[in-house]
Amino acid sequence: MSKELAKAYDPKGLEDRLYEKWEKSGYFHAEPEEGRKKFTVVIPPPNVTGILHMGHAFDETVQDILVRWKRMQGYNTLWQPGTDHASISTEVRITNELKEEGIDKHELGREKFLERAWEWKRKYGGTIVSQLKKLGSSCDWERERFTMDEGCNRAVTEAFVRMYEKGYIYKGNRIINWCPVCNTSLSDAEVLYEEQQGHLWHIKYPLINEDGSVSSTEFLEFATTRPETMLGDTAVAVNPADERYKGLAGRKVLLPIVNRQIPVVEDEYVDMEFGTGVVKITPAHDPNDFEVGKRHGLEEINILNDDATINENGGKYAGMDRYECRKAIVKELEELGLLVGIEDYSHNVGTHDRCHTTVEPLIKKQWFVRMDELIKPAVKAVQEGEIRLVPDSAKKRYFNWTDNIKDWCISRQLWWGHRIPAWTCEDCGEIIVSRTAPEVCPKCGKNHLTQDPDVLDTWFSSALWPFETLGWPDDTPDLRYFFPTDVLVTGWDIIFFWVIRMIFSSYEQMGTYPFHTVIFHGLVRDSQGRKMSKSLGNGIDPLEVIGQYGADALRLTLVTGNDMGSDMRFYRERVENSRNFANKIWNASRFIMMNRKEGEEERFGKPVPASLEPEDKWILSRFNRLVKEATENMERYELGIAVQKVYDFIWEEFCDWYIEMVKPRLYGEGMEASRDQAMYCLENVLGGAMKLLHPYMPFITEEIFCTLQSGEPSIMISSWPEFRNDLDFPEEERSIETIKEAVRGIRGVRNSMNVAPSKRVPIVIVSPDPAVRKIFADGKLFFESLAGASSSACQEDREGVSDSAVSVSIPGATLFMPLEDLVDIDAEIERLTKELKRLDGELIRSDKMLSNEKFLASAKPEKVQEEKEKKARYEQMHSQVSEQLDRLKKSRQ
RNA sequence: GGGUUCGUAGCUCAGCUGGGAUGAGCGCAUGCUUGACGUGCAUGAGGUCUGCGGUUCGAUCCCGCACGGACCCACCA
Repeated sequence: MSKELAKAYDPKGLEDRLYEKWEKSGYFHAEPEEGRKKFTVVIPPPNVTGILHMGHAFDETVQDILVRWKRMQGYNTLWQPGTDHASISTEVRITNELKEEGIDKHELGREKFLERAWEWKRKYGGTIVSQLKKLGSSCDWERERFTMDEGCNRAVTEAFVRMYEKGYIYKGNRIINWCPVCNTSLSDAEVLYEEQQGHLWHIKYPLINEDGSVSSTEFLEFATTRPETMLGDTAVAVNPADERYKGLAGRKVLLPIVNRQIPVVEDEYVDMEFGTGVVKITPAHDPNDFEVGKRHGLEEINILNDDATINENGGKYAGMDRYECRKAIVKELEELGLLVGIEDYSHNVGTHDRCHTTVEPLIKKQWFVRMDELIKPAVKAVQEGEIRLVPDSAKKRYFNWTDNIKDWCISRQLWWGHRIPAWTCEDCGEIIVSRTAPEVCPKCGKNHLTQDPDVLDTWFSSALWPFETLGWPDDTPDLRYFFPTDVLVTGWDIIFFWVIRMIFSSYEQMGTYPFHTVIFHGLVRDSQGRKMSKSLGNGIDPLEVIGQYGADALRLTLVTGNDMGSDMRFYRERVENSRNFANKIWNASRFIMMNRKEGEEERFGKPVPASLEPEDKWILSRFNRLVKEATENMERYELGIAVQKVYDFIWEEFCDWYIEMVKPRLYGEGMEASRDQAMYCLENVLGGAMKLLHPYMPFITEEIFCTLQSGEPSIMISSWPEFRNDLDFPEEERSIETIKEAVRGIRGVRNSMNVAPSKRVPIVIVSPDPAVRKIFADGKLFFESLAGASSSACQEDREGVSDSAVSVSIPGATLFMPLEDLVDIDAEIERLTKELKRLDGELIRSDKMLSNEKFLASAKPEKVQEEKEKKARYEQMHSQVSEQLDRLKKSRQ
């Protein structure tokens, strides 16, 4: 590797080269090592059909930061990667592809369809993986898994059979959500409620008289948003407490069109306040009505085919589409004089989260997981803190779900997925659940067995992910060593789909929880705070960003300044800023390398030189503090705060101050020892800072680190810096801060006085405090190199300083610049007057606090002491400024 | 309907458990061919911390109400 670094940082080429190096070196790979502490993370498996979007990029970045950090801390770190078969979305994609070729899925048949799907998976399944690599993800690719690979299939079957045997899985006739386009049932979590403009049709059914004739005067009026469901009505309900309808229970109404007589029932479910207080009951097509129907023993009449057309129970409407039928029914009711009115109405309609088709609730025989028992340990785990949710507010969402848990519908009428390991005996109807295909029916002994055609909900296999990927159901060394995993990183959106289901599945199958911490991060939004979505077209392609600015810049942008849990806005300017930072550290490194002499020994990691200048101690101490703070933040998973601190340190303290302070020592003649000390600090602080930054910006830090220290194989496997007591120099930290303040003060004066930058000005520093004078005497050089001083003198009083000299007061000292061309004394007076006013304000505030007895009594002693010191400093500055002001005023006269 | 969360500089956001907002980045203004970097350096302007009450010696921070956003859960015909 050349020590010649390019003038501007260019990630192109470099990132791919380094990634290849890491992969080849096997640094991503982990094997069980008894006695060594481990750190395990499983990736939320992205869909095989997927392409990387910003949400993934954020998710993977957070995980990679944790993983790289822990790896550097010496943990045997495994980041388990893989992809998810994504039952519905893959199946939809393949079906559409076939459609374009004019092939119908059902004509093609199950076998051929699956062949096609696997072919598709082979062809495109690798896309997302290669994109993850572009990001720099340090996954153990040798262990890559797929939710439908051999091992996962076995795991799914095993889990299903065990849960069936324990009675947690059952097959039942229940009302479910049906997507007529995808032709499958859906779990409640897959239903998305969308507000839609619709109508409320007010309809009346005539009552049946005592003698069985249809009343022409008595009607029950109600409203509905789905008139077509009347075909399946089997009752009309009123609230038992409703005075208006007293005595109607037991009577019947005529269901028009179908001419069926249906009873009036009383049920608490009916809200008397809403509309007329009458509800039509369609048990087969509404979850609430289903419950009412159960309570009153009502008939369930299914009126829909799977494609949402009306079935034979719809009589003359059979075969008609649901919405066409709606129109026709309304029209007929109108003709019958039973339509009372139509009202515009906006309401929430359940849609399929994948295809946004309006779902139809209908009754089907499906497989369910009984949740009442399974959920208990999952609740307990979070309640008792065995699983920690970050941020804390996630708990409420979690319990909100667990408290209202309903049984989980796990069967899907699809082909792509894990086929349910259940067989039905055609002869005796026995259902057999088995790990392997049974030969004969254990009940009747015949062999007419057919396997359930359905597959399992994708999340059934994802729920096993933390242990199935490590070898379960076998008892493998990997499983024993790496499980339970440590941290799970994911977005809010799949807390119910995935996180909770992993927790109870793991507890059920493994007897333990799958991880101890879950980090929920927010959504990546666009510059206006909108969700990035395909339909809005506001999505930013992470790969395009990587191509333009580099993966490091993208990663930094995603985590900086934004803490986990809240949403973030993503836009180009922010990435540019990150890119600029990459360029900054690149150039700082370039500067340091350029200043190394031919054949000079590399200094990183060498013992600290015995003698050091104050600024050396300052930067070492500041870095040391940074190590402590950044690590503490990371331990609290405050990744954004941690990296912000590293960023500020590198850019401001290291580049803008330390490097500038040290330049004269690098060029100066006859100061080899001093130069060497400076070079030591430059190389070590740079190298250390690269380590702290490495989890966030893996590529550039690797390149710099390996150039800085040619013997190091990789920063990836170097050790994470630790706080060192011998590098704590609080005194030097304070003195350099004082110097910085003085330099800033002088620069400010020069600027406001319009002193040409090329003009060198003599500076007199006046301080009554010998300790302060010593600081300035030691830092003499800085006034010349950083503040444009032609010379600087340090003295106890203002002896010999011109009355009209410009002054600036800082805590402990006043600096004078005898600018002979200070013509505008009035302006200077004005400036000082303003300053004096500010100090007055400070003193008033300070006095108020220090004379406040309750403050003195209740505040911490350090706070009080601090306040006293502040007051003293302000008093001193105040007297200095007012003194100078007097002189100026006098000199003007 | 129930719940969560946010409202700080022109913009996007920090502000760690109540004690001076020397807040950050971008943008803006002024100056800078200083031997790493103009993807840079220096200096500066800009905030009644959404409003109103309350608790407190003291509130951007705690409580209540209002206004304005974001989100989650449930779903009523």
